Amino acid sequence: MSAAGRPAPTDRSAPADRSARTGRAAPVARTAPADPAAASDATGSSRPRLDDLIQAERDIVARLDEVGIDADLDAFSVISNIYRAATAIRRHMETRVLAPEQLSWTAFVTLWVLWIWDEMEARHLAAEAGITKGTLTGVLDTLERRGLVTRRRHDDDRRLLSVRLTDDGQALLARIYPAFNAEEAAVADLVSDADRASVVTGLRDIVRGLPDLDDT
Amino acid sequence: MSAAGRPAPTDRSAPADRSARTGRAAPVARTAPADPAAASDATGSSRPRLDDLIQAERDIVARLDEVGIDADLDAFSVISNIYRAATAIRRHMETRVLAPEQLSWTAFVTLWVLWIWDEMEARHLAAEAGITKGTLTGVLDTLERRGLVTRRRHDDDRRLLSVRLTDDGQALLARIYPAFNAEEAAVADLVSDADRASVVTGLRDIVRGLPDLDDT
DNA sequence: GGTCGTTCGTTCGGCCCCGAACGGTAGCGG
DNA sequence: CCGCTACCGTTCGGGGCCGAACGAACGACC
Repeated sequence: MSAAGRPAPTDRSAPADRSARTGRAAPVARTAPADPAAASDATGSSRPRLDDLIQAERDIVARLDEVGIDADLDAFSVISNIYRAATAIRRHMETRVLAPEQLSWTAFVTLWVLWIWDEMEARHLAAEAGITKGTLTGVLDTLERRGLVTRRRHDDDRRLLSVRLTDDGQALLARIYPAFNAEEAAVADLVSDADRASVVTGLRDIVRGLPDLDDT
Repeated sequence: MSAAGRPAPTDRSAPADRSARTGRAAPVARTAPADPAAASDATGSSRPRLDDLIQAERDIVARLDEVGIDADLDAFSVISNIYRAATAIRRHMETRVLAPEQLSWTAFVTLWVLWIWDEMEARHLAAEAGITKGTLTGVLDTLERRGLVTRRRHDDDRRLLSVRLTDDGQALLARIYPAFNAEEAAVADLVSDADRASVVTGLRDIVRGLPDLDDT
């Protein structure tokens, strides 16, 4: 990673003191988010240790406290960790399993849903894949161009569109899904046995409850 | 939602029988994913009940079993619920809190990080916001154009770029963050007290462990 | 003082993503 | 049979998103 000609130290950064800006003295010493030495990219600071993650969350509250805002740390932890985990997983899957096949996460999910349910009307497919119909149109364009799916208009109701995998698409899924699922297992194994059930039910509660929260 | 001139029933769909295709008889009765009557959009089938979510996951295994694939259901549940929850939360926040201000999730996160840490160099900002530097360039273009952040080149090292909020940006965050955090709390409340701690530690374990899993 | 290897942020091409607007289709009620 | 209304998938504009390639800046070493 770093070897010969020597980098260019660069990290004389570290968020310095902002007290002048906020007009308040900083009551607690906060650790800078920094990240000396090479972050591969976007992973949110390379190789975080557990302490770092927790410390970072504490820093947030300290900072918010400075500005006189009483934020709900637990809530923040829940939401931020869900989102971080999700993007980390997506990226992991994309680079490890999907990239060799030139597939994006969404393209894969779409193919996978079709693989499971064999044939589907567009709006259901969009819902199952978790994207809007507008997005699905573009995704299908890509997949169709690559010969992985086919579109077919219904004869009795010409508004409807049925989508299904081609043989190539079917073969592709049969080839990569085992690897995908194995990788899923590896990720899930990062969670302790004690926590796993709670993680699943907790997240399910959110998925189930959010629509109701949407229109309040 | 449905009223006068009457819709157009449409749902004579339901994934029918695929046994012809797979060449295997369907051993278990599976519930169709369907979703009769109006899905608002993309939410992954409108208003799912808990039983539906669990049943759907079981259906997956049943289907995989048909094709002779022994998938890890627990792993699937973990990964899929993380991702579903994350996108649901993102969408919820975007429509409820961010849309009125014309902000995307990423734009908000970027501003928020700057709000917490006051001034930051671009690569750190990208890492904290969980995006690549390439993406950050575009996001900063948008935010700068709207007068919410400023770019400033370092004098001593002209490769580096410091980003900070403008007064407008600061005011914006102070205005919307309380609402954002309140909404976070509402979402977090969907998780039972018994599960909440496990959810957080479980997800943290994933975030922490994934980078190591990346290069195996 | 000129390489050389590294790092910085930007640019590029391709894809995903959404909401809104749009034609086309379908059923109903008058 | 003709509006009306609702639904279908597509199109459009604007943004986010990534990896790869790029030029500029920099430090180290000969």
